[in-house]
Amino acid sequence: MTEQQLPKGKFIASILSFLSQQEKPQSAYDILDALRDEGAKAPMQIYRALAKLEEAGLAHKLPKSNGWIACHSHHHHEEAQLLVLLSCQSCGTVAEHEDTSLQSALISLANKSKFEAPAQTIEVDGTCLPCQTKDTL
Amino acid sequence: MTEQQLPKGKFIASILSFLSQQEKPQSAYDILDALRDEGAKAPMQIYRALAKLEEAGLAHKLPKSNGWIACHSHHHHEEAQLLVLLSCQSCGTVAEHEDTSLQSALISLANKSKFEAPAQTIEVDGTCLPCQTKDTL
DNA sequence: TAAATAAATGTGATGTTATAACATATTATT
DNA sequence: AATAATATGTTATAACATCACATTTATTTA
Repeated sequence: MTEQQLPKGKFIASILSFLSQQEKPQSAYDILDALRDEGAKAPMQIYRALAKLEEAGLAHKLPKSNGWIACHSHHHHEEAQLLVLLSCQSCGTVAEHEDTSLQSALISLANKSKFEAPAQTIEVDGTCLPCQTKDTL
Repeated sequence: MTEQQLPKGKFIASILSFLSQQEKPQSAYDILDALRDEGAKAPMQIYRALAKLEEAGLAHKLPKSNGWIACHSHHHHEEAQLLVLLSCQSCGTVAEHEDTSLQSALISLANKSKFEAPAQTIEVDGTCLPCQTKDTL
C-alpha cells in the first residue's frame, strides 16, 4: 500500500484543511481570502499550492466550474484513470466516483482512435437526489 | 427527421462560418477579433451568439479549455446524451465522438446515485495519433 | 564551512475569460 | 400607433489565471 504523502509547501496543509471543511467547491480566490490570516497575499501562492495538491491526488479541480475540492476518497484514486465528479448545479455539492465500466468504455473509445489519454477528471453537471425532491415542493 | 435550423441573430452565421474554417478551438475573444470587420465590438455580442449556437447544437464549448468549435457531426447530436471531445494537447485538434457504451455507462452511474444528468459534453485531453508519432522523431 | 546551485516563495503587473447593468433599437402583438 | 417583448450595443467590472522578476530558503559540492 502506498503511503499518502502531503506535499511540502507553505500553504499546502492550510488549503487542504480549508477545502476539507467546505461542502462546496471553492475558487482559488475564495481560498486566498480564507488564508489572509496566515499570510496569503497573491493568487499565485494559492495556484502553486493547488497544483501540488492536485498532482498528489489530494485535491481535484472541477474542469467546468473552476472550483476546487479536497479529495474525499480513501483510495486517493491511485489506480484510477478516470475520476467522475457529479456536480449538483442546485446545491453545489460534488460526489466523487471511480467507475470501472465508465473507465473501460472511455479507454476503449480512446483505443479505437489511437488517442492517448492520461488519467482524467471529468465533471458531470446535474441535480443530486435531495435537490430533486426539493424541486417538487 | 429534424431540420437543422440556424438560430437568428446578428453574428450567428459569421461565427459558425469562422469556427468551421478553423482547425483548432477558438476563444470568444479570438472570435471577437475575427469579427471586427463585421462590426463586433464587445465580448457580450460573441458570448450571446455562442450560447445560441451551443443551444442549437451547432457549436460546442470545450469545458476545460474554454475554446469553441463548430459541430462537425452530420447528426448534430440530436439524440445523444453524451458528447465526448478528444482534445489533443499537442496540436489542438478536437475529435467529436458519440459513444453508446460510454453514454450508457455514465447513465447507469448516474442512476445508481439517483443523480439527474442532462445531456453533457465532456472533454478528454490527450495526444492524437499523428502527434504521438511526431513525438518519436 | 563557505560558495555555488537549485528550489521555493513573495509580489506587482498583466493577461485572459465572462458577466452585470443599462441604453437603444428592432420586431411582434394588440 | 401604442404596447410589449426581444435583440443588440456598449461601458464597466468581475472573476480567473499566469508572467516575470525579486528575494529567500534549502541543498549540494568544493
